Amino acid sequence: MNPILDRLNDKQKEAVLKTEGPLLILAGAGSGKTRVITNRIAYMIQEKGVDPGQILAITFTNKAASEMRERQEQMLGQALRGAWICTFHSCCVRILRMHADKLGYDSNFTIYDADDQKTVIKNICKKLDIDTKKFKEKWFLGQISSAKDELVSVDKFELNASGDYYLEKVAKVYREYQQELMRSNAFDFDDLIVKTVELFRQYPDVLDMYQERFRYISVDEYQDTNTAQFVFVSLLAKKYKNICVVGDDDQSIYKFRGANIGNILNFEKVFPNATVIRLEQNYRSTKTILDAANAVISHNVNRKAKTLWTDAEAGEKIRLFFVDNPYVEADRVIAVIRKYVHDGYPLNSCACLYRTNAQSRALEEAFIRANIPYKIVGGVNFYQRKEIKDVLAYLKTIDNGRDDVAVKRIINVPKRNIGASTINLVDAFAGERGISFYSALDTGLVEGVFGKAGEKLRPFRDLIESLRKSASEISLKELIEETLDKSGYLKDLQAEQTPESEARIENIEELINKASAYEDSFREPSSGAGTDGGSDITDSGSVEDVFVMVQESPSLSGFLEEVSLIADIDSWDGSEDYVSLITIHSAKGLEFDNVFLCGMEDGLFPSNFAICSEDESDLEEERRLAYVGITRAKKHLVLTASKTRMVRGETMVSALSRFVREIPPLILENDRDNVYLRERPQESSMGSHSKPKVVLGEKPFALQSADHKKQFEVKNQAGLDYGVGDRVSHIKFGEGVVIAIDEGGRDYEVTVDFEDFGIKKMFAAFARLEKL
DNA sequence: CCTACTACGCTTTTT
DNA sequence: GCGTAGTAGG
Repeated sequence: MNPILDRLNDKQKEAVLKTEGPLLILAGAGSGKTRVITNRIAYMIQEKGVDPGQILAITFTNKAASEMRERQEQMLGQALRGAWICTFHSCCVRILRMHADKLGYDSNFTIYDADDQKTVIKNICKKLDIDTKKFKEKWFLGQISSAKDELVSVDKFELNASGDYYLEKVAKVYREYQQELMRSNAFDFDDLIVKTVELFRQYPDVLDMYQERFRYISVDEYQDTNTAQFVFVSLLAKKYKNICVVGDDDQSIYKFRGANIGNILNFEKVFPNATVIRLEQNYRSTKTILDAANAVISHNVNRKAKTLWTDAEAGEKIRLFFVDNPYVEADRVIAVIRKYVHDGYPLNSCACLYRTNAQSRALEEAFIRANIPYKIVGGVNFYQRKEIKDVLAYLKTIDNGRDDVAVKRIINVPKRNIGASTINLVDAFAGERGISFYSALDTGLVEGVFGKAGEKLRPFRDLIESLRKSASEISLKELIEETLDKSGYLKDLQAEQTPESEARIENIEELINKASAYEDSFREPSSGAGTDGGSDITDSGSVEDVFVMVQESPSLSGFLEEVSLIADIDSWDGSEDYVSLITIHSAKGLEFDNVFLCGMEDGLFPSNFAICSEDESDLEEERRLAYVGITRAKKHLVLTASKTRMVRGETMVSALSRFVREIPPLILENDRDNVYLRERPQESSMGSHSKPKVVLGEKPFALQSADHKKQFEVKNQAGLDYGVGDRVSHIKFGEGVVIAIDEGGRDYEVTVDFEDFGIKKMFAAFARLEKL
């Protein structure tokens, strides 16, 4: 028997064997779709003799891409040479880098994030004399982004807008915005797709080249694609029609950013002879969990009817805690996690999922207090921190002097006495000559048009020029260090001497580490950060020369690109032992033995926005989100909700989420019947829970750190050097007496009576108790 | 040109 | 309830 086809069910096998022609796989949650895609590609290479260089596999996140590559290589027992396994965005960047000149860009273009975009819009509003109190920058950006999702060009937008006062205004801003981006040699996220489609449409020979190259295409999470992405894929697949898309309409949760469920229906229109295969057997969850998921999702009217089924056992009932406030809620979560650990589950089998990032705060404080290692995935992105953005702005300026946003960000950081008036002077000159801000600065200095202000600008120009010179001679790591040194940025931070400044320095060091890692990734092929593995060079002969130029050596542009395409979820590592705190959106594609769905309240989940919306489908999207959350769980599902919650400084009172009420009561277990929790009075809502900040006595320390896990790096001890009755000392709670030690599945649970904090229960491995 | 204070807006989700 | 952005005063 062929190992690739082994252990697949009939439907899965059918999908793997169908390598030619258009194929739509409707794969329910946990039905083994990743396995099908992976095995299908392996089968093509091993059994059908397809050249890996002809394969393009598109995923949604870098993490999914590197996972797929890893599995693939494991299965084939060798490096996967020449295949592109990447996200939509990184795929398009690679294509654009090679043909940027055709669109009027340089190949070292930069990518603007949301902040950069906002800055550009703000400047445009100033220029067009638009009152940003009446028209928000974010509103313009939203309009422009939706237009791009639907491939509506500036011209088309303007045409549609005629007669409508508001839309005409947007059209004007849209036009200016695109001009500004081009002047800055920058693309925004949406542009990466849109401009690639533009390239394909304007240059049929370029498109043809890629059609020839990518004869076998597959797309994961197909339900999340927007129109632009759909067109991009359709164009590529038009010639050979070997395209496989995998999706689940019930897991479509990105409508708000343009995902078009219609793409699933359109697929059969654009590719008329498409084979459709349904995967409905679930291999992930217990029957109880699956029943709950099916019950909830069945309330959606607008969906392709399908029912997941399983051979698995019923398993335990779903637990529900509906408590008074978020602190108690968090403590219930902690108590149940303790039980699971006691039963032998590792911490990384547990995940707390929530609707909004704001909810992570109360949970985080509880985890700190309980001394349980955790990690918040997402939230404030590492690359959005001030100091990181500053350093990156320096690098962008060095790499691409046309990036006006970057130049203006750091021209006066650290202070060089260059203020608004000086910047306006340079801006005016740039406008006059029609050149970028930095080249205006440079030529203006040469021609001496800035007068006295020039004396402040010159040192900045000289700094950038000297760094540019270094850039070609030294490593990336050294370049960052030299930038920090010569600009005086590091010196300023070091002089500050505050906890914040120290955290910033740490973050910058982390960035330097990442730069080193990036450079190292080129030494061993295919161990890169997951986007590509950089091994296109190897497949000579069958491939055009132009593909050879991709990613063969580390470059400043390459590093900046990788950094700007990183998502929060990419840093998640399932193998490390900590509890994950994560939004349901980010958790899509992950699975855990034990899942806690927190904040199950009407108004929060489903959000008020969805409840109040005229459009029924907004509520259905929330319900799909609930479905995604529930189906992350393999063994245990715990639902928690709080009667009260602070929202925007005000306490809101909420009812239990309607999604919980959609679960059959028979498979729900309410916490009132829960004996385990009642046995532990110190874990109840009394005492310490009402005022957690007082108990902490300090700002939660982990809030400041980039890597929360760091705080808990303690190995499992073989034995304990203290026993019942001994005096011990704890890093936060001070001194106390051990009153009990229980043996759990993987660890000892130690109960200590602290002098200042009372009785606490903790795990020996994490508590770092020292015998006195 | 820099600092300190105030006001406002935010909380739905992200490549 | 917090963080950012804009303004006024030095």
